Amino acid sequence: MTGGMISLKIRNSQQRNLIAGIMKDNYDHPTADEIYELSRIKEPAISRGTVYRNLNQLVEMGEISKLTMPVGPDHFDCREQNHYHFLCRKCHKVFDTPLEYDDSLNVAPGSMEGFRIEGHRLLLVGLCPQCAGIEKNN
Amino acid sequence: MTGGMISLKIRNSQQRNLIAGIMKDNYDHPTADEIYELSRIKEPAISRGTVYRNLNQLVEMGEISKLTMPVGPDHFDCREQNHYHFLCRKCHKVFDTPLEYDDSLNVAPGSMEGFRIEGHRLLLVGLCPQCAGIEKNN
DNA sequence: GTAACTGCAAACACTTTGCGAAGCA
DNA sequence: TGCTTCGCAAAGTGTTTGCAGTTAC
Repeated sequence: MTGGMISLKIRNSQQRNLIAGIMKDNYDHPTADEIYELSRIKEPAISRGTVYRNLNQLVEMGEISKLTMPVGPDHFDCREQNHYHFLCRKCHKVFDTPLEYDDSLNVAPGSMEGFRIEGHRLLLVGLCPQCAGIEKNN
Repeated sequence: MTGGMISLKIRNSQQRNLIAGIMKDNYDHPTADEIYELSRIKEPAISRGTVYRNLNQLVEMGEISKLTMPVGPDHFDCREQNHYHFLCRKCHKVFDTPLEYDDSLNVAPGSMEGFRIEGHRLLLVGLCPQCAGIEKNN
């Protein structure tokens, strides 16, 4: 469940290139299953296992990042740089926020000596414009 | 997956009282399974389904809150008030942080008009003192 | 009395993994 | 050739749910 310390040699792979390409163009924070469906367009024989394996590999390589949500499956992001996200609690879509990344959160606050903080995750939760509009009319 | 709009009448229940009691004394952010084991001490016949059902009910009642982690099962918290948490990426323990809750994150920033922000989650990730010490010696 | 709640077990959603075959270096 | 990656299918993990019986009010 934690990363291992033995790192294998990474080979070129048609499937990983495809997935990396899909992620590079994609700002929609797709789920593994959505990426699976997108890759099947060009590579109909690709398997879910391969998609999951390659997504995890790309995360470890630092090319993409994995976003865990309080509901539903993980989403993936072609992170150019650290930033924060918004989750619509109704349609479960994920959006980028314009909030600036706060480096000061990565240093241990006063009473937390001994803790080594390596990063942080901030997620805004609420209703996207579309769902907020729909909800108004109920 | 989202909450419904029909709210049923809530009855008293031995099992829910037990779970609520366990949570009130507990500042360890236990997982559902840990709560299940704790409740079996006093109520050996309790079932996992009942524990999950009651935890979700207590969350909906606002008595506890559910913490989703980037790894492993959800944790539960007897939230006196909003606060933030730290996750050790090695032992997966969850700790309270002394950071102040930032209300300003609950208003839509500049370019997010139309979004209705209802709350936010902030999680620090890193190594707890114990795991940081262990890691040093490797 | 009736509707919420229970224990049980099966189902569910999402993800990982073991295997033998295929492909990259 | 040797080790990585593949597709497939089965297994794993965490959680929800249908059902028949029980309990609260």
